[in-house]
Formats: sequence, structure tokens, C-alpha cells
Amino acid sequence: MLDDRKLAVLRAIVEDYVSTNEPVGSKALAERHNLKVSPATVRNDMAALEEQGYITQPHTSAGRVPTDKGYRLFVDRLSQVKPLSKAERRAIETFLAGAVDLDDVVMRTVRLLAQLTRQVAVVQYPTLTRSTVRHVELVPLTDRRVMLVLITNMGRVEQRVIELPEVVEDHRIAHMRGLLNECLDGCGLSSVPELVSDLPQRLPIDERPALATILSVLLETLVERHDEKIVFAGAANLAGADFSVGLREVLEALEEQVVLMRLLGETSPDTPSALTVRIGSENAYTGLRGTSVVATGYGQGDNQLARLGVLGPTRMDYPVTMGAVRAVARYVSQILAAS
Amino acid sequence: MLDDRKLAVLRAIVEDYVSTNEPVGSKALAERHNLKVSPATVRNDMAALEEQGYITQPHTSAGRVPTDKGYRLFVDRLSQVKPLSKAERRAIETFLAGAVDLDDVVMRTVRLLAQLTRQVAVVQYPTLTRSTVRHVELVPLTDRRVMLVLITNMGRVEQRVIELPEVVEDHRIAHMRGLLNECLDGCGLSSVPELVSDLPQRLPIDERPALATILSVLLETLVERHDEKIVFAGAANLAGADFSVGLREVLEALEEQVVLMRLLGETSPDTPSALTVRIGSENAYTGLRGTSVVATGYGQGDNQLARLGVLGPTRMDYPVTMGAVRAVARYVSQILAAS
DNA sequence: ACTTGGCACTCGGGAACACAGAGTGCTAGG
DNA sequence: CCTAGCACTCTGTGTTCCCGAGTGCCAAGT
Repeated sequence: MLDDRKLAVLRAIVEDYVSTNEPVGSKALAERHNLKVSPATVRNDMAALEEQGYITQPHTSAGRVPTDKGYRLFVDRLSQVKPLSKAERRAIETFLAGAVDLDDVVMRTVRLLAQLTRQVAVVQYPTLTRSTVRHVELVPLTDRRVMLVLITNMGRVEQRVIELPEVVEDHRIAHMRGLLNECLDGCGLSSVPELVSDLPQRLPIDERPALATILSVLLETLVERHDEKIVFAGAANLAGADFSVGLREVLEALEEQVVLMRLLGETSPDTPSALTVRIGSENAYTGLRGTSVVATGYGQGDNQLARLGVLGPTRMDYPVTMGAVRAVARYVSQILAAS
Repeated sequence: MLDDRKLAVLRAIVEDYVSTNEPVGSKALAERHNLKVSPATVRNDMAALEEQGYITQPHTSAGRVPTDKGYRLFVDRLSQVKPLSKAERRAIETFLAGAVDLDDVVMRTVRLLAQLTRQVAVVQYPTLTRSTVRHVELVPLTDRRVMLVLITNMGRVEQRVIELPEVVEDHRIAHMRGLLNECLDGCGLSSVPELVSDLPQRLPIDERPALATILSVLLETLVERHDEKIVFAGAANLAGADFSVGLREVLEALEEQVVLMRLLGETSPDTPSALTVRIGSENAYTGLRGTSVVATGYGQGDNQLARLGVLGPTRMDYPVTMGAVRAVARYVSQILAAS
């Protein structure tokens, strides 16, 4: 049904269209790629490809343009991820190595990725779920207020100001802090809820309300924030590209954390480090027809922390983009593991 | 030289042009604003205004458009800041009140401002300089590493991982922590350098290198980060507007922290809470000809913390924008003061 | 059976052109 | 000093026309 040559034609169409941004015709195609057949033959193949929905023509008597389905086939079977150059790798490494804290790592990563791919980069903050508690700190602010600071092994710091139901003396706060650390130090965040469940029992009854308040805020911090935070960079790269849909929609989507989350998608449980590519209409988000998302999880091995990726027009250089995303994910995983 | 009527004409031109986005002609102008003079008279005034550089015509026989100089005059003398509606104020208040920590305050502020003005909002994180130390925490990670956490009275938290020059036992770290807190608690950040200068003297000589390392990181944190962080939101609002210069340049500028800083400008020392308006070429940044910036400082009274503002096309509704910026600055100041 | 050259056809995009409409500057009169 | 009238100058739009790239199909060639 689709012999080798037809596939070669499709590949050629995708490559040419990506590089020129113009519908590609049979003649130019037969010349530039040495297909060793005449334009007429190419036309026949094109007709077949169009028949099956891999390509389409904007108007009668214009060249062909790949459809989403065409890109899909290209990505799945016709292309291979293009590794970065030595120089690029070195650049990544040194750039990321300069990071000073978690915020900085994420910031640098997203900028790097945007610059490397010349598209919009999106990076999700490492999930708290898989992290462990490094330290819990309770800082008295006033006699009715404390600040809760939670430090995880990833270097992530969460902070909340807590209004206590009653006045609690400082040394009592210190005691609670000791209790919390003793109980939680080194434990996985996911196990925190059960670990703290019997803590109130170990305090005199008049201190329990305060502790309960603190604990409820602690738990809230864990569930609420655990993977909400997402940043993007490289919006300027959208300026040149033209989407089938307006630029405005894309920018709006980028500012909606929820939409971004959905775009990055979920790490597939079986092959967590695989690249995910969503092409155009596969995104099933109306504002983003015409854009593709290349994403992957990052983190060490089976300990996937979160996801990162880029967003760009469907007409993108998939092999290069995929290479960059994969490489950056690897390096940032290393950096995080080392800290 | 510029009598009242000419000023009225200029005001009318600015208002009409802002609302219609089309060069405004003498006839339409004489009708819509009841100037009680004929178009011909208006034309004479226009000629005078053009003569002096307040307005210009895109091409012969088109209407007039305000120049940067024209907008400047309008802002300085012809307009007054438009206060927000009751409903809007209430909305601001409730929206900001829901903030849970400093990050959240800033995030909400910038989004709110973007939504309110329908332009790009820019908010600088509160400067550390004016804050005081609430608490310093040293958390041992490994035997050669500690995490330094600095909590300020504004709720801001800075964190750094420190590589120690030698192994230091945990109780020694705890001791240093006590020393630091005892020395710094409640002190202004700007006085930290001198306060810690003699700390090493108070430790046995073999612990001094470790403390020195910690202190150097602490000081570094203070000077490096103190006002670097800036966020923006509402980039989607740029999509509709047309700048004399490309959209790309504007987006690029927005992603450069340094440029943003310069755009927001500095709080004038004498009237710190005044609104600053920079119109078009006044920005003296080549990529942003065609954009204006309305900014102001925020913070309580004389304790100015940082700046916030919006960026949009020179053709913007200055009275409304200025009203929104001022209002948001006030509310966020309140919120921060209360926490 | 597939490939190839030839040929008529289609359609988008650019150039040339005319034209209506909005706006101006100028001048003369109130 | 304001106003009315008038001639002039543009831009933007719509129309027409034509070129060329590209196609589909058919018949001939391998």
C-alpha cells in the first residue's frame, strides 16, 4: 500500500516543507532529493499519499503540504532523533552547571531549551511526590503566627505562614519542630500523611489544636502544590512562525498553568523517559490546532520527577527538536541527581 | 502659544485616536467632541499643533496622530488618573487577599494587573535590601554540605546549598546557626555585612574556614539576588496591538530581566509613590520604540520595596492604565505590610 | 505493470489601473 | 479670528489581466 518510494516521497515532502515553508511540488522534489524518478512518477505517488490523507494541497494547483497524519508517520517511521553536536552538549553542560538553586536550575533549563530549539520551552517543576523530607522548620513570627518551611532533598523549599488558633510559646514551637523532624526526616513525601497522623497523641492536650493547624497546612502544601508550577520561555520565537490559529490563542494557552500541564501530558508508566510527540489536532485543545508538543519526563531512571518539552508549529524540525529535548532532559536529570 | 482650545483639540485627538486606532480628521473631531467651532478652525489648530511637533500625519491627506511629545503633554497636563470602579476595587482586594505566600502574591499581582489593563504587566520582587532577617537556618545535608535558608520579614525565602571546605559535625553546624540567629535576628539586611564581620573570632580557629564559607555565600545571596527577579504576564495582550516595531522585539525584551529592570526604572527618591510614565522614544531602548511603560513603586510609605507597572503600545488609554497601576500598587503594599 | 513525456487546465498572486472618499491647505468673506 | 468653499492629494479598495507553478490525465515507452 505504501511502498518504500512513497515513504521516501513523504519524507522528502516533510523535510522540504519544514525548511522552506512553502508547499512543495513534484518537480522541485524530484530534483532536490535524488529520487531517480521523474516528476510525473512523483505526482502519482503524491496522489496516492493524498488519497490516504498524509498530505494535502492548500488549493488546487499548489504544491503539497503534510497533514498531521503525515507528520505522525514521519515521526514514527521516517525520522530518527538527531543527536546534538559536541559543542552544543558542552554548552548545555556548562550552562546548567552554573545553577545555584532549584529555581535557578529550572530557569536555566527552560531558557536553554528555548534557545536551543528556537521555540517555546516548557518546564514543570520537579514533583514533590517522589521527594523526601530533608528538614522541616517552624519559625515563630509573632506569638500567634509561625512560618512553616519544608525543605526537600531536591532542594525545593515550600513555605507557608500559619495563623495559630491560640498563643503558643516559642519553646513549645521548638518542641513541635523537633517532633516533626524526628518523625519525618528522610521520609518520602507521599508517606507524610500517615506518619503525622498520630503525632497529636504525643503532645499534651492543650497543644493539640496548634499542632493540628500546622499539620493541616503541611498536608495542604503537599497536595496542593505538588506539581502545579510550570514555567515557559522563548515566547519571542512564536513571533516569526505562523499558526493556523492566531498567535493570541497560543500565548493565552501558555499562561494557563492547567493547559500547560495537560499539554506536557503524563509520563507513560512503562517507558518513562520516552519522548512524547503530540502533533496538531492530537492535542485536542481547540486553541492549539497547528501546534505540536515534544515532551519527555526527566529525573533519574525510574524516579521520574516531572516533565519538560517544547511547543511549536506543527511545521517544525522534529528530529532536531526531539534531540534537543532529550538531551536537555538528560542533563537536567544529572544535575538534579547530583545535588 | 498653545491656547486652551488647541489643548482641547490635542486632548480630543489623543482620546479619539486611542479609542479608534485611526488617524483622526478635523471633521469627525469637531462633531464628536462639542468644540463649538468649525472643522476649518480645527484644521488651523491642528496645523499649529503639528508645527510644534505634538501631532503628525502618517501621509499627506490623512488624519492626525499624536506624537510621543503629544502623548507626553496629554499625560502631563490634559488628563487625570481615572480611579477604578468600586467593583474593580473589590475584585482586586479579594483576589490578592487569597495569596498564600510571597510567590503567590507576586504571581497574583502580575496576573491581576495584566487582566485589569489588558496589557503586559511587570512586577519586580520586593527588594531584600529593606527587609530584616527573620530567621537563618542551616540544614546539614551531608557531612560536607549544608543548605542555607534565609527567611525575611517579607516572607521571602532564599536558599543556597553550600559546599564546606571540610567535614563539620552536625552539632557544630547547629552552634553556628545559633550564633547567626542571635547575631542577625531582626536586623536589616543592609547591616548584615558588618554584623557578621567579627563572628569568626568567636569560634575556635579550626571552625573558622567553614563559617567563612557560609558567610561568604550569605553575603553573596544578599547582594546578588536583591532585586534581580522580575516576572511578567499578559503577553497575549500584545497579540492584538500593533507596534511600530515588530512583536518579536517586544517579546524578546520581556524575557530579558535586565531590560525589564531598566524599563521599570528607579523610584524617584523625593516622591517614591509617584507614577512614572515613559512614552515611546523616551525609553531609549531601540527594541521598544512604540511602547510606553507606566510604572510605580510599591511598599508602605517611605519603605519602598520594588516597582511594578505595565507595558503597552504608546497608543494606550493612559488615564485608565495609570489608575489601575496605582490602585494595584496600593493594594499589594497593604497586603505585604499585613503579613 | 510501472514509468515517462506531453498537454491542457486550474488557480493564486502580483501588476496595472481606475475611483471613491476622507482629509488637507488655502483663500476670501463674515 | 472664525467660517465656508474649493481644489488638491493622498490611501485603500476593487477590478481586471496575465504569468507561472503545479496538477491530472493520457498515451507511448521500457
